[in-house]
Amino acid sequence: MIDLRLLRDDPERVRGSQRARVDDPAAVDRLLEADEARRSAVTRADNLRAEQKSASLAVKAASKQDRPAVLETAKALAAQVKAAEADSAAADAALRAAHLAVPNVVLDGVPAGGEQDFVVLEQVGAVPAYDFAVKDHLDIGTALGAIDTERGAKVSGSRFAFLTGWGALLELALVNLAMGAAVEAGFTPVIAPALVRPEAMEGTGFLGAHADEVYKLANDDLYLVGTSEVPLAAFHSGEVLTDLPLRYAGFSSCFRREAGSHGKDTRGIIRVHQFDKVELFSLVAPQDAAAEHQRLLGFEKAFLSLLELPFRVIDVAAGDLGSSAARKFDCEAWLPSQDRWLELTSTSNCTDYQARRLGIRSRGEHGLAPVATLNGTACATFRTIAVLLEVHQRADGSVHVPEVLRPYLAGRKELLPQ
RNA sequence: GGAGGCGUCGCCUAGUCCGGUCUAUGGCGCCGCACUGCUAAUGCGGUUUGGGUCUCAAGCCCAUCGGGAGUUCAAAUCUCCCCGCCUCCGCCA
Repeated sequence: MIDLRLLRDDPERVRGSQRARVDDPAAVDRLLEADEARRSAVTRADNLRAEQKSASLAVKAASKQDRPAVLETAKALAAQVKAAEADSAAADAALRAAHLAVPNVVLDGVPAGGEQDFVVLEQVGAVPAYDFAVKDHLDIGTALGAIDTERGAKVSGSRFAFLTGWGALLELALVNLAMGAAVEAGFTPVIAPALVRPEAMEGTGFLGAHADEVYKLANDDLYLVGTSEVPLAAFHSGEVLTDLPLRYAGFSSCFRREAGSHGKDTRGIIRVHQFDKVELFSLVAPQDAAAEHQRLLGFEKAFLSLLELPFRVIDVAAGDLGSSAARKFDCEAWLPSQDRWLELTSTSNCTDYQARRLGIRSRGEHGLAPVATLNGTACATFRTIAVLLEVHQRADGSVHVPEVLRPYLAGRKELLPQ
């Protein structure tokens, strides 16, 4: 949720953000109106309640003869208060709806426009050239006995896969490497629940536009998380934090329905319903958010470099940000089989938007105020495995193992087809 | 899954049976001031959070006793639902 004070003081800034997002600026004016309406409703109800309180005390003080008349007055006021409170509650609900409809205000420098309007900030490593016909990760992985999508489909359905043999070890290797690097960088390791209550899902904004993406366990009123950003963000919900910054590296399985992506990335393990991920999550003072964002991006770049993967960094356009993010950088690695860049990591600066919704505050100069939250991918396993296999493939079907992963893979320098 | 107990403004705690005097008691901690070579001790005052009003501040008003709903002129207190914690039993990696 955006800061209503900012909205009142500078609505044009919020409208500008909406235009940059190719979103409706009128949502801003609807929010202004709802804010106004709520305040007048609240004031009215408050005043009536004050009157009723004194009327109620008068009942107690009244003499026997006066009592019936005074009681009548008090009863009449009570009815009015009840009506005014209902109005106030309705205005409150309307405000909340209008409030949720306005996404975070984008930061200066974020490219305006939609998905195609990103700006490439840098490229690290050259696009690899192969003097043989490259295979895609599924062919390579199947030959290595590392990926089994056929049985994944048999057992669980499409977009599920078994990782077997080196594939399974590779997943654990990546998780361990990512966790180790995160700890070294000052993040506290966390194993997070993958099932969360509606409040956690709601509070992190995943039940809005992305509600279709989320698995729900109707019998238990729980949701399967699509990222450990959800439990990590909700971890401190409703708390007043004293020791900022707080940095976490959360591991969990991630579940995504992939509704609306039919026909997209159907082959292999680039887009699956279930994968594992190590996610970075920082809570910092608002003024430190931009620097922390660079820190998260720096981690991601360093990690991809450790894996010896060529990648580029893009500044995601406003319209492709998602409601909580004020700025987002994606690292896209080269996917040889498709001759294109593929998002491997993504880091978002949510400023105080998410924290306001979750009630995560700290004591600042002007009293309690929401902190800034940021998240970033340390390593999403399946997709990273896909890219690793493709980029590091050789003509003979073997796959080069980056040095940092070898300690986790029995020292192997390469993986050989079975 | 069964039975019972508990949840009060940072922490501990009084109040809940029997509704109004609760504008929530006291202690600890913390902040300010006074006294004092310094510290400590002592004394006095302050110390939940959110909202409204207000140019700002002060002030004033409203809400807030785990959450929600209800009864009532009036709810920390009575009723119902939910959440969490603890104890015992059962089951279990």
